[in-house]
This record gives sequence, structure tokens and C-alpha cells, in this order.
Amino acid sequence: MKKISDSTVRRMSQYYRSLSRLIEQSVQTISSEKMAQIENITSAQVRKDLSFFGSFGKRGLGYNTVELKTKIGEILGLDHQWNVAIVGAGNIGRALTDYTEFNRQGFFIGTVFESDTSKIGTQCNGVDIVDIEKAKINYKKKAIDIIIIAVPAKHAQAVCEQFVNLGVRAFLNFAPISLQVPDNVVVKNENMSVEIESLSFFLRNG
Amino acid sequence: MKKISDSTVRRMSQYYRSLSRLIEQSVQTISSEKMAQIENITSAQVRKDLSFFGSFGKRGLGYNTVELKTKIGEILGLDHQWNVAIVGAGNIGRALTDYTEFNRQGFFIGTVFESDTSKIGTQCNGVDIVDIEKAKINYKKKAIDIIIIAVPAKHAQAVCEQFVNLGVRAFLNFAPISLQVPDNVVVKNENMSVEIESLSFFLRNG
DNA sequence: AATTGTGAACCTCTTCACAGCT
DNA sequence: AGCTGTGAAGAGGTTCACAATT
Repeated sequence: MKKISDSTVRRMSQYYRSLSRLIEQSVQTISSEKMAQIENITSAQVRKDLSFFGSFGKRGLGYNTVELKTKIGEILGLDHQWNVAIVGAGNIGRALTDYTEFNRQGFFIGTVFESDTSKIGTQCNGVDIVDIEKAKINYKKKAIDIIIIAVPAKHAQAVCEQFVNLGVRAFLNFAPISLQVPDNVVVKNENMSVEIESLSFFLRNG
Repeated sequence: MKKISDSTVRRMSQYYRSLSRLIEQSVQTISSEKMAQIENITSAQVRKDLSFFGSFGKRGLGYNTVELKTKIGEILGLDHQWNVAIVGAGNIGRALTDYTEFNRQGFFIGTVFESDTSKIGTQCNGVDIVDIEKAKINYKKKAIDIIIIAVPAKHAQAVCEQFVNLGVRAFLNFAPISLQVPDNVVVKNENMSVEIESLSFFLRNG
């Protein structure tokens, strides 16, 4: 497949979510122009994004919402259950165990790893909190696909390396630090400080 | 000032965080090349980003970490306290009241707004949970600069409009939906579903 | 000798504009 | 007539490469 840009993938994910909403509202067809309005982008962008993956529309009519959602789901790999583990049972880690949006899209949070012995052995929203030292055995048993890093910045790199060594290739990083990983591993950052500081910049200069 | 790209602002924010870490480690000087390694980018990118705002380095030597951190702090507006309110006392909203990274950088969370009467009047990590109906009076009293939206997608647009009408110009949106706002208002999205679905795409196609 | 600051080259992503379908 | 799909043009962001400076 041709190289797909990150921005295209992100927008595909947004189309997917908007389509879910449209289907709930019993909308059966949508044009690239309408979709563009929902996402605050241009209609050419919508059509171009979709065109990387195929021809899903009907000229003169638009796109069938249910069909397009299914197609995008397949493209993004959401027709599949992904096993996820969180590292860190702090505020963020615990909040994520109850983030229903993840479960709804096929991301199953099976474990929270922790090093704090007072938390190990307990549960959080029904998810077992497990000793990080048992990561290896747990990794095999649960077939973990994705690790969510929710530990302080100073431990994030070490945690990441530990799971890279076990074979994990996908990380969602909440620690405010840039992780160093091999080429075949992907990290997506959820850096709340960066976003709020961008707002600060805007308020000062915008 | 010349138009600064979003990516440059985000990287400035990352440099700022890396500089804090370097200063803690008593590093006094850093070259663009070293900084680039930390951030996984090129040294030309580091120099170009900084050059939009001035000349902060010394040729042959590099950048003084303390000076550069101060400069970037001013550029980003972090030499100032910003008053922040969260809307929604769910998992994410509550977790954010205890996100120390925010306080450390001058973002002061003064209020959590809620509509659920059983939560109103209580506190979360020392922050009052206030009736959303009292937003107007509270907005004036607290001089709110930034609103963090942590409500379900279906309420996010209405919440946003309510505060836009009160005069808020900066939003950090955790709801997985694209918000429609006037030109003079900025929204930054923290869309965890988008990031994890990008990982799914990578695992399937990468 | 080392490293910055920057115009120019390069590359990537977005938008235009229209042929081609329905 | 209306809307998609797409090659070409345009805009914007990144990297190169080197003169300038310490």
C-alpha cells in the first residue's frame, strides 16, 4: 500500500466516529461536503483521504453511511479485538480503565501494571492491578497488542523499553516526554501539557 | 508577528519540558543537535523553530539552558497564571484535577462544573464542584481563561457554546467530536480514540 | 573547531478544478 | 444536475548547506 500520512489516518478515525453518530440519527447517505462541514475541513480533503483506500461513494449521491463506516472500520483494524494493558495505576491510568469509548471500539483493557505494592492485587473498574515484575508472564497470557504508558516521565522510557523487549510494537504515551524506540515500533503521544501550552500561546499572541 | 505554525508551537512546548529536565540535571548548555536527539527530530528543525522568535544561541557554543527555558516560557505565556475550569466531573475531569503537570506550569484549576446534583457541592482533590447553571457568575468571579471540556460527546458542543457566549476563547476538548467555534476562539483536541485507532491502523498495516 | 541562523531547495500535504459517473 | 475521484497546482513545513560568529 502507498504510504498513508498520519493526518489522513487521524481524519479517518474522525470520519468513523462521525459516521457512528450519523447512523444513530438514521442518516443513510452523506456527501463529502456535509462530512467536511462536520469536521471543519474541505470536501476535497475528505474525498482525497478516502481515495487512498478505494472508491466508496456514488457520483451524484454521496456515501452510504453504514457501508462507509464498515469500510473505515476494516481499514483502521476496528473489526478486531486489540488487547491493551495500562502501565501505572495513578489518576490517568485508573480513569482510562473506565473510558468506555475504548471498549466500544474493540480495545480491551485486560491489565493494569503497577509497582506500588499497596495497589497490586486490587482491582480498578474490574481490571486487575498486577505487579509490573510479572509483565513477562502476563504479556504472553494476555497476548498484549498495545501498551498505554501512564507513569511519571522519569519512568516512561524504562517502561517502554521493557515492553519493546517483550515484543510490543504499539504504545500510547501519556508521559510528557519523547520516547526513543526502534523503527518497527510506533508511539502515539497524548501530551496534555503540549495542548494546554498551545492554548496559552494563542491567548498571549493570537 | 509572522504566522507561527501549530507544529512549531507544539515543539516549543516540548523543548520547554526537555529544558526543565536538563536544568534539573545541572546541564548548562545544549546544542541544537543534542536537543534534536532528545526530541527525535533534526537539528535544523530546532534552529528554525527558535529562529521564528529570535536568536537565543551562541555560535560555536549552543544555547544556555536556563536562558532558553525562560525565553520559551515567555513566548508560550507560562510566566503568567492562567485560570482553568473543567466541565464534567467524570473520570477524566476528576483525574485532571490532580494532574500536577498543569499546576506546575501555571495552569490553575479553580472549578469543576457539573450538572449531576449528587456531585454538586462536593470537592475533588480540593477543587469545588459547582453547578453548571452557575457558570456565568463563576466565570466573572474566577476570570476563567481556559475551559477543559470533559463531558460526553453529545453535550460537548452545547457546553462549548455556553462558554464562548460568556467570553472564553480557549478550550481543551476531551470529547471525541469536532467542535464548531467562531474564528477568534481556539480549540485543542485531546482525542484518545484517534490516537489509539492510529495504533490499530499501524498494527494492521505498518 | 564548533555551532548558530537562514535563504534556497525540497518534499509533503492540501486545495483546485474538471472529467467521469450515476 | 449532482457529486465523486483524481491529476495538477498551490501552500506550507522540513531539510540542506553554508556564511557568520564565538
